[in-house]
Amino acid sequence: MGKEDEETRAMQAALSNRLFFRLYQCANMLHKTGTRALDRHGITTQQWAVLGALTRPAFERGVAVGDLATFLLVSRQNLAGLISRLEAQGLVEKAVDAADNRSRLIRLTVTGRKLWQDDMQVEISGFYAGALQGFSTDDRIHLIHYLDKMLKNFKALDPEATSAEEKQAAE
Amino acid sequence: MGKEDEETRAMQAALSNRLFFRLYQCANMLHKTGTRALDRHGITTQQWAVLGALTRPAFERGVAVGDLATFLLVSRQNLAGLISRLEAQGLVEKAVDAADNRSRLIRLTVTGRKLWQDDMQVEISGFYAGALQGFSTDDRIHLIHYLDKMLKNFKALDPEATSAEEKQAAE
DNA sequence: TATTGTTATACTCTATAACTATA
DNA sequence: TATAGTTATAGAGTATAACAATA
Repeated sequence: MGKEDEETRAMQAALSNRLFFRLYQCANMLHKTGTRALDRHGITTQQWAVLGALTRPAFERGVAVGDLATFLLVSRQNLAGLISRLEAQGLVEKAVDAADNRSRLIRLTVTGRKLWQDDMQVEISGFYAGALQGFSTDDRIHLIHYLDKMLKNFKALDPEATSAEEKQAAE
Repeated sequence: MGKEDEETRAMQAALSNRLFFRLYQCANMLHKTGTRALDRHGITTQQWAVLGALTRPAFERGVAVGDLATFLLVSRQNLAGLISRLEAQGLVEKAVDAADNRSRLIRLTVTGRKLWQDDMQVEISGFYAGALQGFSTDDRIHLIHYLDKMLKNFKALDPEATSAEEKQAAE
């Protein structure tokens, strides 16, 4: 192989290194500043994600623990812990699925919905505005596109992360 | 205010929500698949970041704990824990700074450098290649640019995260 | 037997505060 | 007094394995 190939490879490696280090730093800061922004509501960033997922139209009438775990990219076991903490705060509730007695459907309580829609939105939109300062609508769309693309790659590296429907679609 | 303004604002909010949810998911997957990739070396993703930082030319001859914490966007206290775990594994070492007896300079041991350069690179470059499949060089540069920009915004939200030099430069 | 969800355990990481030792 | 670093503590999150109930 030529000298130029080696140089290109080394440059690509340095670039990847830098990219993932930036991603690591963003993850740290998302956790850090997000935690601070949500602190007065006693909510963590993981709990923010759970609450946000439960406001999705598709999940509004209740979503099974396993499906929610797949959607959030968290394991079922760890989601059980997250849910019980939110349940203790009266923000979510569980109900047995009539169609399958093994399954539990999770959904927001009235308190949980109010917290998300009314109380938390001040901090959340303030946080979004601060973190995305200087980003045009096109910038946001492009960034989402990149993250989406990386996410698909990540899922390919972790077979368990793919839902049954996605697996079927991929065949 | 007009109806269109409201619609635009609602769209922007939905877009931001989606963006940060994707970022949250990527952070989860970076931790999950990264942990798995580094597992056979007994290294976590946080420890990966520490080791990687210590290979930087500027830090090669030793970096103070506080400066390393600022660079990694981790608190001094938590970095102390990370360092002691790496020290216990014989991967990093501490030395008193001759110029200031309060300061401790951290650097890689020979074992640590070997682990990073020789042993871990197989898993790391494999992980990079997998997670960035389909990303052109331009894509990578653009994504880094976006993450950099967001990082600066995050730092503005968290004054403690800015180093003394950066503060001075901003004046 | 396979699947849904839970519990148990051990460890890492984080946030906060209080502390030691230098400057 | 201020700074560099450490220690202490409590809590959240994670990985892994084992378990109960149901299909």
